[in-house]
Amino acid sequence: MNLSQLAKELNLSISSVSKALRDSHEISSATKKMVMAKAKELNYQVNPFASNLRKQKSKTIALVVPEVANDFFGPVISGMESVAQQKGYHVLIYLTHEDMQKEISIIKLLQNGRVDGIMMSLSAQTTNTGHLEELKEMPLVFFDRVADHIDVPKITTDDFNSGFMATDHLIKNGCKRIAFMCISQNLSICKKRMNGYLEALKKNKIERENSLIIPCIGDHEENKDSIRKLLKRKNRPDGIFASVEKLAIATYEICEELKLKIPQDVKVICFSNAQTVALLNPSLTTITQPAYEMGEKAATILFKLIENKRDPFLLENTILDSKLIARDSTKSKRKKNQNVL
Amino acid sequence: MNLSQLAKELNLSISSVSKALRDSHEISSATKKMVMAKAKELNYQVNPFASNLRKQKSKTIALVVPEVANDFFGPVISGMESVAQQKGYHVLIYLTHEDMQKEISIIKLLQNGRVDGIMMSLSAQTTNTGHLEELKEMPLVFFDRVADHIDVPKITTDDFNSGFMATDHLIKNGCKRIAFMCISQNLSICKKRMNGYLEALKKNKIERENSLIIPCIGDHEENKDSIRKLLKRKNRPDGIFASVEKLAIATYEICEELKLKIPQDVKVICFSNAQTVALLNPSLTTITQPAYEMGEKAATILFKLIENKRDPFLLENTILDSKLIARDSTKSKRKKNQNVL
DNA sequence: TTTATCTACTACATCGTTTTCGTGGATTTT
DNA sequence: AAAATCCACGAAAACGATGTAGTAGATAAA
Repeated sequence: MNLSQLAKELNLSISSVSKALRDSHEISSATKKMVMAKAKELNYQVNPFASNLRKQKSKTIALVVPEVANDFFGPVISGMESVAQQKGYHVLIYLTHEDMQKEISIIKLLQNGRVDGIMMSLSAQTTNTGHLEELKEMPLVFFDRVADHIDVPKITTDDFNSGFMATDHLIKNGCKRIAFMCISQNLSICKKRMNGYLEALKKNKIERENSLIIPCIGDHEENKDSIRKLLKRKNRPDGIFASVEKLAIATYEICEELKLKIPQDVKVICFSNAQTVALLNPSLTTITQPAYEMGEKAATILFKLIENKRDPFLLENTILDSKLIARDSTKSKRKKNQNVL
Repeated sequence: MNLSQLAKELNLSISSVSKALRDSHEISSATKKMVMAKAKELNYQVNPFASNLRKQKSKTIALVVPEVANDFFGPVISGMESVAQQKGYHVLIYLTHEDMQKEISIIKLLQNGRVDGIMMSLSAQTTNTGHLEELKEMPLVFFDRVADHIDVPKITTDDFNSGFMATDHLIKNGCKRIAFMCISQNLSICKKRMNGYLEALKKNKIERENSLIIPCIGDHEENKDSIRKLLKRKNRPDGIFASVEKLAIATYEICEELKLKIPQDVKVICFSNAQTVALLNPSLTTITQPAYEMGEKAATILFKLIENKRDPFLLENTILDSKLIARDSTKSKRKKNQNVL
């Protein structure tokens, strides 16, 4: 069922039917009613490709994320999809699986007009961003894992401050030697979190120790190996600041293996959005990011960008607050239970 | 940059260029090389809408899921996306948020040829399936939450058997009064899991008790209320079989609140794919579904269906095995640690 | 020599919408 | 009454790619 068949049924021209369906003022309201009724009756649906081709718009956006089996990206996607659904947009999803080559080929794919805009979070292995700089005309927003030097809207949490808070929290609970674990050397979030960590050390007059900064860029077993080595050292750390959930899980596993008690022997804090952290043994102190809101915000800004490309205030970065939720994995002997800061 | 501009640059006709790019035998290899080179040089990309319109194919599939902030659907999506990426397909994602009305409107949206096929998992609130029966011509596969009476390929795990195993496991560990909690009265997975539960009771000569079958179809707080009431009864259950992770979490929370010990006072088993279940306090016995494989399988079958609609063997249902992983939440006094069954 | 077959290309219709530019008739303005 | 404006609609040209149906020119078969 297309416009021309519908027009024939109605004894009208194609253009009149088209206009009637889009509620044009050129068509009398009587005719509009007839057309609408017939269209409903025959279940007419606009052909999206013809329409997209003609209008040079797709009402579709792309979401490019490293992975989705993850308690952070899940709610982010949910937030984005809600906004998109409400705005009548469609969402194409692409996973980079943390692989820069995949990221590059996905971005190439998106340069042919298939989408009106892109929301993305960088892969951990992305070391240069030439592929993104070529997207000059394409509305683009970054969320969470951003490329700082690319001049597009960015939605992040305050990673520096979160890193500072987390480290400071460990120190306040008695830690003297704190290890920092991160999944990438390239990601801005990692750098910022680390700078927050370093700043907290400095403020508390603790000397930086490079051997306590552990890159965990391998698979789960490799990361466990790094952590095992770390915790088997003679002067092992008494606090661990993991920047992603899976590293905290690995830490718990290694502590069990080495019969180290959390928090007595090692305290652990971690960025995480999992629902189960409060039920872990011991419950895990986390920095929790407003994931759903981040998704909503990113989508909202992208749509503004699509609809009104040159609005300069859009380029301001949006920084959302994370929460430190203290639980048992960082509890010191003297302190009682703590709550949300 | 489109075909006609490219043709002008090359002093060739549009059709020759088009054919050259698609490696047609009508074009000499010398010409093909020229065209390819020029296309690369000028960064020519096929306009997907023109192409889709002409070919009446979109190389795009839709994924319709209840939610994504979830340890099951995350890996499923990952599996699907991998297969799609490899096959050169695009994936549109739509969330129903467990809402039948949203599901209906999403399906309506997809009837205009935007996608070549649909993979879906029903919303928990979907009570009738008229909207899906209208999809007669559209390649469709169900995964996990299927509509049994619709004659399309279905990829599931063996829910009856899983329900049986879970219940039998509880009984073998000493439970006499086992509650069954499910998120929907409609979903086939719930019915099958419940039938497995009932069959295990029968086999072990335990009488069915309807007050132990608890529908948990509300939000988190409502579900917690139901569980609280359940566990406050004089003759409370000594075993709980939760069919989704969030119900197990709610159970843990209520047990803590009521000072009930797991597994001494109540044993808990649950369907879950979370990475953290082994670290919970106590570690949670789970039935774990092969989520990633399910996604891969569903996508693979959908592509076969798209490419070769009338292959009858495709209609056979695919049933994957789940694993029961025994942990501390179901441990009986006499038994030692148990392992994968 | 005539006819058939290839080869390597081109012209053009088509996919289904959207939108610009008309147009004939009615209504209003001068 | 002539001119201007409006109203409600239609014709046709895009949008860009694809594929059918040709067509010259060259080679092969009859």
